[in-house]
Amino acid sequence: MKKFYKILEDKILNALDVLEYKTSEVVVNESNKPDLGDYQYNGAMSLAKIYHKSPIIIANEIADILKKDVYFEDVNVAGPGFINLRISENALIEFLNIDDYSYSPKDQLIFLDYGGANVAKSLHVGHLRSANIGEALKRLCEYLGYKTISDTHLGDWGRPLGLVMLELEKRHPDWPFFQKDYVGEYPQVEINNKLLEEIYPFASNKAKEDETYLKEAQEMTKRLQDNEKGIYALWTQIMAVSKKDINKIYKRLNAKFDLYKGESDSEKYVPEMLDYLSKLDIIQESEGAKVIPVGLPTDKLEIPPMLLIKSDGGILYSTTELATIYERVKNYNPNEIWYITDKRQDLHFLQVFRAAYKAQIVSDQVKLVFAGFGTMNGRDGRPFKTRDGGVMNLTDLLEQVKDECMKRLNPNITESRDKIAEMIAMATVKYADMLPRRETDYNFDLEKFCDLEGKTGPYILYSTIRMKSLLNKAKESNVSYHSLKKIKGKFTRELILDLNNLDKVINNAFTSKSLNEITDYLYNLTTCYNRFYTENYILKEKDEDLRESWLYLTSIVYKVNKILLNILAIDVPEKM
RNA sequence: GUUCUUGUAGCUCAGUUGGAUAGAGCGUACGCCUCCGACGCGUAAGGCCAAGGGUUCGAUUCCCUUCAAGAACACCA
Repeated sequence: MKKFYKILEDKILNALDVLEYKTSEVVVNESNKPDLGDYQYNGAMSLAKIYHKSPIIIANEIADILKKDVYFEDVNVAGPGFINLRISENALIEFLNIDDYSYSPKDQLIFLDYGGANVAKSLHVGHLRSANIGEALKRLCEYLGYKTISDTHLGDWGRPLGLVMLELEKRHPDWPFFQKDYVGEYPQVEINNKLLEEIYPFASNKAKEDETYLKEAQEMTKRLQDNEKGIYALWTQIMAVSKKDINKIYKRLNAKFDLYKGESDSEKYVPEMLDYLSKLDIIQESEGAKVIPVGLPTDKLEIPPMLLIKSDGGILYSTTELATIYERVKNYNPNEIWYITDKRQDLHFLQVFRAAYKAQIVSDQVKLVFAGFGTMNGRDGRPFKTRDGGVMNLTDLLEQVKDECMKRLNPNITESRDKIAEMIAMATVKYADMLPRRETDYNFDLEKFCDLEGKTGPYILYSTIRMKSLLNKAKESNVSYHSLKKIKGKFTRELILDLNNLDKVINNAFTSKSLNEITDYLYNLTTCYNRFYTENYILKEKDEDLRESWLYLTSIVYKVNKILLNILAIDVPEKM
């Protein structure tokens, strides 16, 4: 990948070297005074503090060196010591014509954990973010050259399943799954997703009111964890039904996982892990439970120990989570593991991570990263009570958005209308979901997702398709374009400057593990292009060099848009 | 209660080595299709960056206090 800022920063570093100023890093930014320059360097002010010199003198010293460089058309010093840089036209043209938009492969493996659907519960709107952000981060890593493995880590174990199966037992006490001494084949029973959706909230609510019911559910959970034959057979059937439904939605959202493992898979590693842990002398007894203390003297808030085994002998979320790390290290040996879940799980993961490092389940070189995202709240600004149901089903949301898109779909399009509406709908939902920063809390607002104008998915799609259409027209009339030959017009220059930001944006997104920089950049670049497009009648231009330059520029913007949309896992239809 | 997060335009949100005149979308008010796709483009109004203090050449940004909202805080996941 070509790096524009690196060129500028190297030039400044070089100047600082000549002047014998030492600084750890040089940062050049886009100018916020475009009338004075394209880029600015503000470091003279901080150097002034270190060297006890006037910032203007330092800025002028640096500027005097840069002025000799033909790369710059103008270098000036303003205010207390801002250095403004205006890039020469030749340098801009030369850089744009470098065709290098890929990163070289890296040897590191990043393991991503996202999705996090729960078996026996339909996906609701709260599950949207994990799938969208997770998938996009995975693609971002891959684009940057990292190896990746993604695992959706299904919630397929523990009490929710105990609750569902207990309720099934109440309704069908005759089913042989529940008889401990049953011999022979287990029958295939009628379970469908609709039933599961009804049963879970019912059982969950009942357990809250009815203590004996809760106790029974805990027992059922224990029976599952003990791998009781019949219970396990029933569990397998529930899994099959539920998984099918879950995958249907993930497919719509373009979320593809390398592994569809779950807590049940990690659970198999629990005995092995416990055996390993027991040799380390880090497990302690506390109120009948077994725990790993993870508090540190420097903690401001007392971090409770990680619970490993309950007083009744059962295991917990944190236990399987730790076992999951154990399993992943053993089988895949990743350099980093990223968790993309609701940020309220912060403390839980902090405990698990500390325990993992403490027990050396992972070496200190492996980075365990919690990339929590903002909580999806209801209209009232309160978090959804996900376990009580009553939250909008994700399929319903997607269908509503799709209906809106269908209504507005160009009537001239006669073929594949359903498919196109689907693509626009997914773009709408995904773009809206990744527009705010990852950590920002979210009020679920159907209108927001259905908004098809302004800073939205459809805007980006429409503009991108229009670029492609223009390029196709050029091709039809045998107009070729191979490079940028000259720059004319204000918008052309702006567009080129905007394109120079690509590498920076990609890397910032990677560092912050947030996609908002990418959605934002996509919007800026597209808007900039649309202004350029409105201003210039590209195909009608008589100056052939200019026409070629404009077409080439169009092809680059189109290419960049496609790259970024692909990172966001948004597909672009041919027409809309 | 303790700890953490947040508070920026009517609404939804961007804004990190501390930098010049604080940005965008929606909404509002006006414009622009005889021409490459108008789901497009332009112009305008809209702000005590929660409040107060501090650090310094300079603060939406860093520190302190207050107010307001939210979250987490062992046998749920």
